[in-house]
Amino acid sequence: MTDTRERIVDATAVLFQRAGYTGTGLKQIAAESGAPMGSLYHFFPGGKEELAASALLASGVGYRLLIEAVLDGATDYVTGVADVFAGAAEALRLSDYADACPIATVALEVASTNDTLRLVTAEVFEDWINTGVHRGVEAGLSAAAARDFAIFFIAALEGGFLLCRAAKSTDPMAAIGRAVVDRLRAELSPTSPAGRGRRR
Amino acid sequence: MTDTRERIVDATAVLFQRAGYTGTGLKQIAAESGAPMGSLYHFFPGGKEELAASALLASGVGYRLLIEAVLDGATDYVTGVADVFAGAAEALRLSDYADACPIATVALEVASTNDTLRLVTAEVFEDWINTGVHRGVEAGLSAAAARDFAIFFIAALEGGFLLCRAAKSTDPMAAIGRAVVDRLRAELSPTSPAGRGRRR
DNA sequence: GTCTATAGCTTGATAGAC
DNA sequence: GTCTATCAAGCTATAGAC
Repeated sequence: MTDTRERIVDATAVLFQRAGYTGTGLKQIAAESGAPMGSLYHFFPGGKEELAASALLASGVGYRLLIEAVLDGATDYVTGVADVFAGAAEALRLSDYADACPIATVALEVASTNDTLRLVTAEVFEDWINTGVHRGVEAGLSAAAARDFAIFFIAALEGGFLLCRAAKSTDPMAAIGRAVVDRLRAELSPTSPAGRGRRR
Repeated sequence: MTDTRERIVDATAVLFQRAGYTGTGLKQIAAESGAPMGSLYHFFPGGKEELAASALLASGVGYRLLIEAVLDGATDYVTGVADVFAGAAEALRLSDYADACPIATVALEVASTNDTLRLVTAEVFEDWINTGVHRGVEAGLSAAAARDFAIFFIAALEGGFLLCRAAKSTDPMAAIGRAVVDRLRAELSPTSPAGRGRRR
């Protein structure tokens, strides 16, 4: 039997991914996790907000580990990034377009309404970006280029999730993935780094 | 005095942008628009869902016109796209990171919970993409390349809104904008179109 | 068409037995 | 720590006077 607290957090993360923060009720979380209402407030005295913070952080780390596993399974960074987009598209397709970014919906919901949770989502994104910086530098990019690419990579993936879920199609993710992979390849190519010769 | 129905739709669009679909109450919409509850159901017998559909479509068209105005104000497509990212960053900063995409939050909320509204958001995105295709072809891209770029452009902008709102910083939008502009410039350059020599 | 009042339900949160 | 019962407040939706 798994830990009750963990079951609550996991159920919260799953429900947030599908229905968002305001769209998910505590009773729903209690039912999904098999825990009574009392246990929710026992483990999270701060109520829904505290529980949400824990769920966001947990799924943020979980998703990073998932992405890192994909990158680790590839021969190089360029191939790994391509695999991430292909894997994201496949996960969408297999889940009827439910399995996407675990925190994006909540991040947009709370951005202008709950500063505590906004900061939590910012922390998760910063963790992902830092991971990307490390990977990029390892692959041969400068620290600045690696950070810019990581931000661009994450943003493109998030935008892809949005368009794919709305359209219930993986086509957008394919087009977006190609653009991101092309840029990384160009940045890593010693002869013609992207961004050289910017005019503005 | 403006039209009551229009005031209701506008208020809905504004509130949805900040608090999302489930996070916005009909009473709040009534208060913000200055219309009584009865008027909401007079103009939108289908209730919240019908009102939401109208608000999403209206703000979708409104935002497209805003973007097109920026593009029309630029000397060429590359400059126009750069201006869109710069303008998005400025709008975020001036609104304390509230003025972003008018439909993204709702799109993610309803993607797995309300198929009627999901289709409406898909329709808005498709309208935006088609506009981008027209612009891209006009600038010299093939229809296929123009569509891929439009999808990529929109996704990157949406991802930028997400990261900027979470971090309350415009830095992500700057890095993302550079990547998108670089790709468009490469695609339009006759000597080395991006995507040439794909390996996967 | 406008507006008020309220029904019926669900929400987040709490009290208290065990 | 677990579980049930319940509160006050919020929601969507509706009824009915004007």
